[in-house]
Amino acid sequence: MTPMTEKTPDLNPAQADAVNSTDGPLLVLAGAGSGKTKVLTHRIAHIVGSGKARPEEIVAITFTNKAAAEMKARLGAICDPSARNMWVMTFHAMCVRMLRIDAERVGYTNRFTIYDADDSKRMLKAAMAQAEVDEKRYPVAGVANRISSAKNELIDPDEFAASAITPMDKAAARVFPLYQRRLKDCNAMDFDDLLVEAHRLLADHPDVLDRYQSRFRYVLVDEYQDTNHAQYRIVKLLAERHRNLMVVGDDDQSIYSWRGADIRNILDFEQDYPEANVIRLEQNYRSTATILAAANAVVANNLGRKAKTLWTANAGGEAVTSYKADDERDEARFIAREIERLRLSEDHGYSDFAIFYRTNAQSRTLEDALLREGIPYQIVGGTRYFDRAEIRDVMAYLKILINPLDAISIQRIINKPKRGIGKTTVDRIAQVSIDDAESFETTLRRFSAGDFGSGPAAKVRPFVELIDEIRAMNEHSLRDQVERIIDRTGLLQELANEGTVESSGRAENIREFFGVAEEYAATHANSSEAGADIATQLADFVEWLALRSDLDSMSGDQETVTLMTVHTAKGLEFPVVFIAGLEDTLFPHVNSIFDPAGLEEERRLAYVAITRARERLYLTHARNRSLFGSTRSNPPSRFIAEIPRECLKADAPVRTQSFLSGTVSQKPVVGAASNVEFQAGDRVEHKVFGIGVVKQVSKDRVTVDFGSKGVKNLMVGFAPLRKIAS
DNA sequence: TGGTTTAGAGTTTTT
DNA sequence: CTCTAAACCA
Repeated sequence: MTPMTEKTPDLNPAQADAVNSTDGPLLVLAGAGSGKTKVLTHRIAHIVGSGKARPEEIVAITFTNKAAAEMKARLGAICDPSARNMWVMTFHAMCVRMLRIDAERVGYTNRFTIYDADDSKRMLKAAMAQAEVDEKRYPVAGVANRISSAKNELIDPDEFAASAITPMDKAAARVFPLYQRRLKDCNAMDFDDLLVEAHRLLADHPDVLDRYQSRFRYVLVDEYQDTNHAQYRIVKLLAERHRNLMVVGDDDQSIYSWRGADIRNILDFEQDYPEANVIRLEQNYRSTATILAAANAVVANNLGRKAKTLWTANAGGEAVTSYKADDERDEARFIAREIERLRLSEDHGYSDFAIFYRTNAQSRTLEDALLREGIPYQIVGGTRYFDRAEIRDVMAYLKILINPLDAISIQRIINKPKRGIGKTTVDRIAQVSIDDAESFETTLRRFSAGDFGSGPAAKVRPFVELIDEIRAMNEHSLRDQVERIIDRTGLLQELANEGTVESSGRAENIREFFGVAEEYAATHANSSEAGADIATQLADFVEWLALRSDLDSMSGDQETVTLMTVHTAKGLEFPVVFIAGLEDTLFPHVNSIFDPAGLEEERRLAYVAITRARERLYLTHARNRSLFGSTRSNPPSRFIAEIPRECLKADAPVRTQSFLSGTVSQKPVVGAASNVEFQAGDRVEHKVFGIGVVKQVSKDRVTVDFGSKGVKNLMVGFAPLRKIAS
């Protein structure tokens, strides 16, 4: 097409084809490990390099920040024209970007707040109370799900009410409009609203749509199998003019249907765009032939998938190892020992290993075993740093500065630190603000002025003064601004007065947050214009925080084993992978086991997990597993049986050893001695966490503060812990 | 108002 | 079992 297209030496024919097919709709079915990011980036470089479009005429949409960051990094490496004006970002970030520009068009101001799941839940509870929907009969989570699904399908409250049949749906239908009204009154959007409102902006405002349609000559979407209806419609609108839409995905890796992802978006792409070109990337560069054969064999049991056969030129490699453990402790111990064995015998670093599990509840046992073996690890996902109460408090303070209508955040911190403002007062203010149709802060100020008695006024006034003071602050750097605000709130002082291990840990987290602000300012200096006022920087920072996940903080450079759920693992790869808990009722999970579609999704999940492995794969299951107190015996996962026999080998249980340490672990012989061995104030050294100070000693555990490595609760006698001074 | 106790829930959660 | 959140009492 263009003379420069052949400057793509290390692309296979299918990849090159995808890179060069720039005109018209294109569906790339990219199997696991087939180099789709490479194709995406080279294609963009080709479009820019051949002069078909300027960087600002391209938008590349991903699902995760990590994927967006990787794409940006790799773009930077292959094409020089810096992708500064190119939009390479997640769906949500793109929507926010559009909404910040034209928020008024959909009835918000551009200072709108993004509510995360926790904020939304609080708001929903209030709306449910107002609608007199009983939380006992209709759990908040259930109502939240209905409303979320409706939004993902672009169903508005009226339409939802019209089609509500079940009592649950009818209850949700009563709450939905109230919830939405409250969000708007707060100038706030939940995650789903970002998509809904961005879609509304494009669909209802032809001039806005025209602006983007003419600008974006090329639209690229990664992980297309995960798009929900709202995302599908947004993409459709954006790409309608030029029809240069490339979507990349793998129907076999669709594992988010429960979040609204609609697999039909990828399956029906050819119907939507009859002129579409379809290219299959079927050569896998990641895994050994054995691992790939196992993955193929498992997913082949699914019906209704796009026909494709992943193959590899890689060597056969080791057989997949399966291990039948006695129980989950034995399983964890096996994994820990195997990691140590391979690390020493095959020259692997800790970061070469990953352990996947179906449910977060499984991580604890695995952690214990790793800790005992002295193996450094990091858990990705689960409770995230930014989800911690103290960090959310800090963020709530920042949010109310940006958006004074944000009632959820102001209620969160109205009594943090304690000011003697209890539930009764808060409820009264909230009620008046609803009744008088004014913002919470406005009502709060009337309370402060004494309109509702002098008692509440005295309690509330210092808080109002605090808000005014911190709103007026204007430091030179973002970090200083945040630090000064938080210092004035007295949060840290309160924690210091508490003087417990927990409180000092929380204070440490808050101080770490100042570092986050500093780091943000340093790495985003250009995004919010050098010299942008501090308020703008703060708003950008808060937005960035709202759209980040735990995955983003996963440090690839650390020498640690990685633990995560299979869902979180999508898109990643590791030389050695352990999949734990491969038992029927756990993986596949009970809740999906009797539903054919659910079971197929579990199978895709297994496929995703297996295809993360490059060299070695271990599948483990336990004969007996204690979960939530009771022990159950689960049969091995049906997915193991779906793997061809020749790909598998069983590892014999290390019975004597496991029995021995099992005994020891149940009777903490050293526990009694531990009180003598360690006491609060001792300086200790841990094989993994380094130097720390003992904070608390109980019968068999010690709580040690490792500073930046965190506060850990360790088993005395098992943890590689050594006293260095008292 | 605020600390304590008890009751309930526990699949997955890219943003 | 274990963590969180609502109910409860001082």
